[in-house]
Amino acid sequence: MSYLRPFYAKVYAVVSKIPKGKVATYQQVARLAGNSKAFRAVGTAMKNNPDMKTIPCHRVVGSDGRMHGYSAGEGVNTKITMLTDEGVTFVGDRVQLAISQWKG
DNA sequence: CATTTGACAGGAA
DNA sequence: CTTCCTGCCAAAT
Repeated sequence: MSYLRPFYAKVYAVVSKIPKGKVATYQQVARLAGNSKAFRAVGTAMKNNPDMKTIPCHRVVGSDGRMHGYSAGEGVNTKITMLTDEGVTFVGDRVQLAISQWKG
């Protein structure tokens, strides 16, 4: 583990705690990380993702259950596939947050 | 210290 | 429903 920035470290910690079959929004992760308004930095942290083995960034989606990008595989395509395989309820390109959102 | 960037969110047209 | 603009934050340069 390399040296992580204060906020990033918290973000990675939170994301790594997201259970399988559930998803969290960038806003929620930001809130659990200590700053509900830092969802921007959260996205940046995901892109930086130092250890995608321990950081399920695919379980982090947008506020409307939609996703914006993914640094691995075929991008969003892989992201949706992985979530679906984990049991997350999808409707089109959108995740049913009402059912699959993680409760911190 | 100033500027730029980005996997966002919310609102307006 | 789609598209554009604004506000916000942390990190990098």
